[in-house]
Amino acid sequence: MARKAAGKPPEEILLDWKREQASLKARVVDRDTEAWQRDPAFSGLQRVGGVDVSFVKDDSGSACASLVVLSYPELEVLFVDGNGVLHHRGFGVACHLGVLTDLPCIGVAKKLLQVDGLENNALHKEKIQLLKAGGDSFPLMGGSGTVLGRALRSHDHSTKPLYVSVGHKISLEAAVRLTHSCCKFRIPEPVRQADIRSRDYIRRTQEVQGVPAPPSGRSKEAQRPKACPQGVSEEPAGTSKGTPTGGKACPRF
DNA sequence: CTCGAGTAAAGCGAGTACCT
DNA sequence: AGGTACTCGCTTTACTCGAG
Repeated sequence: MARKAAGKPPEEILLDWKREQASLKARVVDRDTEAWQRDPAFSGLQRVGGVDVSFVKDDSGSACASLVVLSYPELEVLFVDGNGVLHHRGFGVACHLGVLTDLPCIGVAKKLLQVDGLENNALHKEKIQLLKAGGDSFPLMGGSGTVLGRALRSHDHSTKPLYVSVGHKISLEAAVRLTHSCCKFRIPEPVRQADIRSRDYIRRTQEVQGVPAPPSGRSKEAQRPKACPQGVSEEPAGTSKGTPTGGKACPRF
């Protein structure tokens, strides 16, 4: 998780990142800014991006940031594997990328980040049980009384919800609707493709470098390409040395 | 200040379902 | 029927906090 910064001790790097987070946080926009976001069918939206960061084993200073751009059946928006305002400092990776790119950004997490009083307790599990069909969701109200995100059942056949939060320039309501509309499986297709491709890139890179690749029994190389958003335009950003939250040297868009 | 316990998140792999 | 891909739960790892 650490950036190989020029001779700086890790604590100082961490402080730098926190300062950067605090300054960028003021620039987060948590309302709809595009016309397509207010359209029930998202018409006008043409491209959906998915971002995922995979880390290289035995090399804490390197990571592979993967950006996948899918054409949307009818904006330009980024799905990020991680949280937006649902974060310890209210500024997760989705906010960070959104502010830096000035694109509408949605944070999609697979597990509940237990912040501001949010807990994966019995009550929470009970609410999950009440999500009967794909598209059903409930608000994630923090102890401070603010709604930090929504738990969304993304798929009829999935029992575990996704945790959707505002990253930048989109309302929570539109973020949840769009996330659901991009889910062929539990994970939104752009994020799923970014995850698959970043892992694959690291695996291939390690093979080239002579590092024995892990057993590829579960290789996701040739996964079903029949995702609802069509036309995958892969953009393997390659290994980049940067802040995990998309700092100055982060993914090249 | 150091060490250990507790907690949360990420990674891995088994089981299962679907497709050819 | 065999291969491929997805979900979910267990394990591992990292981090935080409190006690000595």
